[in-house]
Amino acid sequence: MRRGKVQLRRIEDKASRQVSFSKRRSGLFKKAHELAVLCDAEVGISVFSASGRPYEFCSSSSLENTINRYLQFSDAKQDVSKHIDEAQNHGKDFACPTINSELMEIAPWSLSLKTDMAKLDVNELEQLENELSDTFKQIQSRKTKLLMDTINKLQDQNGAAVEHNKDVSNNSEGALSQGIHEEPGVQPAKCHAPRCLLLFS
Amino acid sequence: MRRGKVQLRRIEDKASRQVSFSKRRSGLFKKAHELAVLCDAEVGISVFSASGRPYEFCSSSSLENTINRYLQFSDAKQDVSKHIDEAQNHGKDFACPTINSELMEIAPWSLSLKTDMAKLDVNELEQLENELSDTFKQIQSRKTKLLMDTINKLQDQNGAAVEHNKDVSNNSEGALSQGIHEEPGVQPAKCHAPRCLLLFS
DNA sequence: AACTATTTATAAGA
DNA sequence: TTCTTATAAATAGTT
Repeated sequence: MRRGKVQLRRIEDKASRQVSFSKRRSGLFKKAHELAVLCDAEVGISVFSASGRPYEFCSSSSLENTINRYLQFSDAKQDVSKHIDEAQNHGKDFACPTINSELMEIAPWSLSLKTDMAKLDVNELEQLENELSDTFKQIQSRKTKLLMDTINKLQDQNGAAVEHNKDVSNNSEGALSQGIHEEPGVQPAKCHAPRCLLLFS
Repeated sequence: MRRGKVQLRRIEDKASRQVSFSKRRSGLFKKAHELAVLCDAEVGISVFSASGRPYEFCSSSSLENTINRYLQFSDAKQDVSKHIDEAQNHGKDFACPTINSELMEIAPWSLSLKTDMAKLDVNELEQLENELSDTFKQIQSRKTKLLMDTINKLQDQNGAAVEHNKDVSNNSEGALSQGIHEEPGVQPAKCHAPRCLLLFS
C-alpha cells in the first residue's frame, strides 16, 4: 500500500526501481492509448530503461510514421532557427515577432527551466528542488571524476620522480574518498575532491 | 465530477474532446516525467491532436536524441535517416508569418539539462553549478513567498478570533524572519519558512 | 502476481 | 476559461 505521496527522485533500491518501471511503463502506455482513442490523437512513445532496453508505444500503424510526422515539424522548427540566425547576421530585414526564445539555443551547456516559476505551487517547487539536488550530485560526480583523472595523470607522470621521495613525506590528511586507487606515498596535496553540502529544512 | 468509469471510445462532443485532450496530454507528460526521474529511464513522446497540432515531451536534452536512439533499434532506420538527410541538404522556403512559437508545444514544466554532461569540462561544470545555485535561490524565494502568503492569510482569518487571546499565549519561539508583518500573539505554529543552505568547498 | 491503503488523475459542475 | 469536487484510476509497499 502506498505510504505517502510520491517523492520525485530516483528510486535507489534497484529491485523497487525495476518493479516501478514496469508498472509505470504500462500505466503510461495505457494513458497514451486512452488519449489516442478518447481524443482522436496520434501518440508515439519511446522509452529506454536504465539498462538501455527499448520499449515503444504507438497509436497508429507504426512509431516510424509518428516519428516522420514529428520530424516534419522538427525540420520546420530548425528552418525557423536558421531564419533567425540569418536575420541576425545580415541586418534585420524581417523581424519575426512571434518567434520565442525556446527556438534559440543560448549555450551548449546550461540548464533550462521549461516553465514560468511564478505558476508553480509549493509542492511543484519542492519537486524542482529535488531535481536540482540530483543534478548537483551528477555534476559533482562528473567534476570529481575529471579532477581525479587529472590527478592520476599527474601522479603517473611524476611517478618515477616521486618514487624515491616515498619515505620522505608521508602526510595522511584525508585520503581521497571511495573508489580511488590509492598510490601510497603520493600526496593529493591541495587538490581535494570538491564537495557540496545541501541542507533543506 | 466523474459520473461513471471512462468508456474507451472517441468523445463525440468536440468541446469536451478538446478539454479532455488538453488535460490528458499534460497528465501523460507528467507521468512520463515521473517515469524518467523515478526509474532513471529516457522517455520521448510525440503527440498530434485531432487537428494536427504537434506536442512533444522528452526527458533528455531533445526528442531528436531519443528518436535517434530509438532508430538504432529500429528496422526503419534507413528510411528515416534518408528523410533527415534530405531535409538538411536542400533548404526549404521559410514561411515566417505562419510559423509561431506554438508550432510545437513542449512539456512546459520541469527542468532539463540541454546537453550531455559527459561532454562538459570542469569550467563548464562550475558554470552549471552557479546556474543551479541561482535557480535554487529563485525557487526558495518563490516558495518562501507562497508560504508567507499562506501564513498571512491564516493570520488574517484568525485575526479577530486571536485578538482577544492576545494576553493568554505569548510564546516567542523563533519569530518568522525578515519582512513579515508581525501580528503579536499570533503563533506561526508548525509552518515555518523553508531554508536552504548551500555550501561549496 | 495479487492485494489494498492511499495518492493521483480527471469529467463534469460551478 | 479556470477552479472545484466527486469519483475513478494508478500505484508503492506488502503478502
